[in-house]
Amino acid sequence: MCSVVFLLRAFHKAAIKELAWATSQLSHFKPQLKKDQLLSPLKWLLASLSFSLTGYWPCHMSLYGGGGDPRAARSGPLDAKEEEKAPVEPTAQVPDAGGCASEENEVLREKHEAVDHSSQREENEERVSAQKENSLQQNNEDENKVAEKPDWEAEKTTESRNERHLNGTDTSFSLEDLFQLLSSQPENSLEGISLGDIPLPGSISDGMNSSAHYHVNFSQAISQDVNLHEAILLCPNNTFRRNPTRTSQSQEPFLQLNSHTTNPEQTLPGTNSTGFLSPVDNHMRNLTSQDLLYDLDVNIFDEINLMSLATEDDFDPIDVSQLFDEPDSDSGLSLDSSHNSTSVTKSNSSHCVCEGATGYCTDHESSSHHDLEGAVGGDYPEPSKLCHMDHSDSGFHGDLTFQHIFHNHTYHLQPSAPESTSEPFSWPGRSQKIRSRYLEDTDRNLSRDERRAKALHIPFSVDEIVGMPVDSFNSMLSRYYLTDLQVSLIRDIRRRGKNKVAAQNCRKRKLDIILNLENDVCNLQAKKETLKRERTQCNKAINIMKQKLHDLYHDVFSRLRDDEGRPVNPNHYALQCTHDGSVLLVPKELGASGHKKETQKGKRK
DNA sequence: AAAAACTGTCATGTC
DNA sequence: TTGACATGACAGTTT
Repeated sequence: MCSVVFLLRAFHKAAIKELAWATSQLSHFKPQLKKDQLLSPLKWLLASLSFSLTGYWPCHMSLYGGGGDPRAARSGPLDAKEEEKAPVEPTAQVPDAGGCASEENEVLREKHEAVDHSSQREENEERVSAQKENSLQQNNEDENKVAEKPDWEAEKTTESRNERHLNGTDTSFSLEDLFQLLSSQPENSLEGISLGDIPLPGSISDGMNSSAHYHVNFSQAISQDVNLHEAILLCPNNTFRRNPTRTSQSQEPFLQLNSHTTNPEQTLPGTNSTGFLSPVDNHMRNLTSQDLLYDLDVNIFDEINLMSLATEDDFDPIDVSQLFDEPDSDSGLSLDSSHNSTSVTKSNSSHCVCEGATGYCTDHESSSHHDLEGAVGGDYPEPSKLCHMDHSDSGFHGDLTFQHIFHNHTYHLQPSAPESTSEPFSWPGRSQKIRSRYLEDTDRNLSRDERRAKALHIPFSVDEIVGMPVDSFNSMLSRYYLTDLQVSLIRDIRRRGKNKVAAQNCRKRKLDIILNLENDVCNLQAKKETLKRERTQCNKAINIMKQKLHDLYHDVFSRLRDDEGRPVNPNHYALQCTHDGSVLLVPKELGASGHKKETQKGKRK
């Protein structure tokens, strides 16, 4: 995420500078070109900036609709031709968007580095340019700097420029004109931003005010256009996130973006995008592609597995028998872990064949994929169908994600490929290693029931089976054609899943009870200590009272006199309180025998 | 390597 | 009768 933010910031800065340079540069060389010819790509750049500014990508066709640039038209979400070809099923379009996700990840990382270089280079240029007094000198300076660039960058620059000249896409007018144009066309307005909203760097605003020309390689702007586009397509990380609240609307940006982002080569006709890169970069591209492919969220691959199961019809009883060979299973099913990898491998197999690790999904490919999706299907309803029935928030919403990733590795469909082929999905080159690593990981992460369900091609996820209400569960069982084995396994899965949750709750409760009891013990111990302290204090108070009473007793007796005026001996007499509050002097013998000998020596206290 | 903790599963009982 | 749930017991896994 940080890298994405960094990328966007860097590109934001670089793109604005390049935009300014491009307009100024083109105004020097091609003043006769129409503004519309530059409008679309520049709009795109600004829209790209808007993403970095506003935090979301305003992926609307209107961004591309107003320009006359054939490149922009090609960059549109879907060509009219392609739209006709492509099935209209909404979910079927989505894979194109996410399908190139891993490649876009790769490009994103690559772009990140490229932008780093670009931004650093631009900063250097800016520093040098500030010392120049006129734009001509600045222009010469930039030309010199281009010559000083690494070979691959210079090559990229010259190639792009040649490309522009050949295609007649060079346009020219001032940046102010551009902004006026953009703001004067509401139908092409950039969603969510206005020119005033764009925090243009000081260099740009200065450039606008002073009409100073900045010289930036516009070809880089175009190439970054492509790459950033891909990067931005990647930006909705929720592609790889299991978002229960995701709706078809949230997928819409992918639909709109996919076609013009899937193939960057199309953005520059006749140009191989990889040709811009040095062998080192190509190598890096390969590395990042594979690494990122492997780094894809395991959960997504789990969904892939489930979805592939739901769409597969090449049921292999051997796999099932191997998988369900475990002795502890109900329903007579068992699972031999030693066969997991093979089973999963076959379960993950698709009906598509990869053709080289190009990493880009063209529109043609996406349409092929649509055909594929229409071709597959067995006795079980499509997962997407399930998704729209009862379990919109269950695991099946991941079918979109599944199709993304699935399509990511699906390049060309070979309709003639036999569906019963054990390995219809071939992983190109080093991807074999990645696939095996992925399969190991996913297989390791799958629970036993998930593997069983996969082996029996049960078109429901374990979570669904366990979590749905009993009514939905029963209706689900009756609605789909399921064998006895499948029904039995589903019921076992549900029973085990329920019991698992119950056991977890039970243990949690037990733990809570233990914790509560421990807490009670602590509280009681504290209370005991408090009571001990209170008892000690009470004893002390009692002793004090006793002492006071004793002193008072002797004080009273010291003042008492008998009939003859002699002091009363406290050993022979005792003081006794009556109910009315009077105090009597009672001889101890009488007091002990219960007889009261009243004297008139009473004294009130 | 042993022990404790954790986890999944089964059997059984209750509601 | 059926399903959900709770819980003791056991076994396998992890720490």
